[in-house]
Amino acid sequence: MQDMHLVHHECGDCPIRHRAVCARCETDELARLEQIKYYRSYQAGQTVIWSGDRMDFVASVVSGIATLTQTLEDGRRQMVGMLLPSDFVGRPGRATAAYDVTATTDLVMCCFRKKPFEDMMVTTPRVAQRLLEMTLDELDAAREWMLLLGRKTAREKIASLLGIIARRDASLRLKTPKGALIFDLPLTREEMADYLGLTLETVSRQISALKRDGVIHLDGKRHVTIPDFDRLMDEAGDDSDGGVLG
Amino acid sequence: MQDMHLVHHECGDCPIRHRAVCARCETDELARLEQIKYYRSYQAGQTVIWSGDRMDFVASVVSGIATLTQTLEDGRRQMVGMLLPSDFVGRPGRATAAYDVTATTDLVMCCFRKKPFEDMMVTTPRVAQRLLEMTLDELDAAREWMLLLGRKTAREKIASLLGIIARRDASLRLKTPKGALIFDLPLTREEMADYLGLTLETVSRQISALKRDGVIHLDGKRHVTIPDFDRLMDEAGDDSDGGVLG
DNA sequence: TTCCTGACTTGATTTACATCAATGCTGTTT
DNA sequence: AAACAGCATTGATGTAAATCAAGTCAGGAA
Repeated sequence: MQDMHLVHHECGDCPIRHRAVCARCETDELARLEQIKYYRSYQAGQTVIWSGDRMDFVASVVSGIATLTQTLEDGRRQMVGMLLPSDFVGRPGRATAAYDVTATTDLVMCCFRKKPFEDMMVTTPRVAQRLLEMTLDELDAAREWMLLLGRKTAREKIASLLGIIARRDASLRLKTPKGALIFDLPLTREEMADYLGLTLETVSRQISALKRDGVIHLDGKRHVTIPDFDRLMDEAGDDSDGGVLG
Repeated sequence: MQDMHLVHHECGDCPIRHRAVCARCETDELARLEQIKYYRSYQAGQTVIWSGDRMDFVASVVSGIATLTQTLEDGRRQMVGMLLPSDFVGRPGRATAAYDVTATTDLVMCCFRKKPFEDMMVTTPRVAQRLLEMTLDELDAAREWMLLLGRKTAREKIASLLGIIARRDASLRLKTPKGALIFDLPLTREEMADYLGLTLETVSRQISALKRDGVIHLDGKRHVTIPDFDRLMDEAGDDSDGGVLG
């Protein structure tokens, strides 16, 4: 992976997404962040931090995927966040982690010690403003996710998740064979189940059903082809009228 | 209701919660907000705004309760937010509403025209910083809610919701008869169902079950007594170790 | 090659909740 | 006082997804 650290997203590579900090247009702010940054790497499956643990840094995903999960006493697990490159982890003003953070793929994060980062938020308003935008985006995503968890059927849940992954992948690759989307699932069946509030068996059955009905193709267990994205979206049950920015 | 507009929460009354704007300690900022504020009132049941509608203001709840809901094509509804006094509605930088906003009780909101408010966010970093804190709190609440929607049983969902309402009420009243909590449900059974991802019949049945088992008392349909809050929380199924700030 | 392991699939059965359908309350209208 | 409307309760039945239980399949180690 190229060095994605702290340069402008619209220039291709900024973990604190565009506008907050930019190597080209905000060199002074960048310089301040440079002084407190460091990297951490994790292998697929490793836990980054446990809920309740002391957390003396905030961070930004450079490459790979991390998940946030919550667990009930008896072990029931619910994923509550999926962090992709450029997403932010950690909360300024909080001393301990509120969720389990796990690397589901190999993961590189760019970390900032909390205290200096917080100081910088005060002296550099633009960082707080950018963080606000990102947090509002996450809140919207969380609310979309709540609709999925509370009201969608298993089939709709699977279709929605495939849509989310496909869209993200498309935005990374920017180029797709005519109409069809192709990608590898970055999650196991169990992780998908934790995302969707289902069991892994139900996930498996519904994927088989979508395959049987020609909505998706599967090559092996992970390699997915979506021949008709609109068809998939019909299966997702979402409100018809455009997106949030309609 | 007293005039709750734009003074310090810790002094009893601030719709943009404490620290951002305070009549006593931040008079200059207050003055700027004063110039662009106005009030709106709604009756219980009225819709404040529909998802997709143009929204040229942001606002803060002064009194009453508003809900945010999302709807699927076929009418399935999921509540995704419950706004209490001091909570913020609307998103700087977005032109249209992303959710249906409804007054579930009589409601008064303090509004700010979007453009001047956004200008002020740039010139007054403290407002953006405070908004960030509030949004992060909301995100945490949303994630807690996701765990509820995805993994809790109907009984646990009801117990959790009663706990949430009881806690909020306790924090408003600051005083409770020895041990027992007493409050009126601000939601209909159907609204509770939309909150919890259930049907109203299931809500009704589970409330009856909790009553039968002595976890709660009901006087009429809305007036609730919680004789033992810890007992209720056991029913909610949550992780044992303290709160987020443990 | 065989064995093993972890991820996945598929089948049989159970169950929690949804759905369909009365019926009961409480307050308001006339 | 009767009639009505809006909420809430309760019962009977149906069903989507969970649970329990075998398998299958691909990759890695011995």
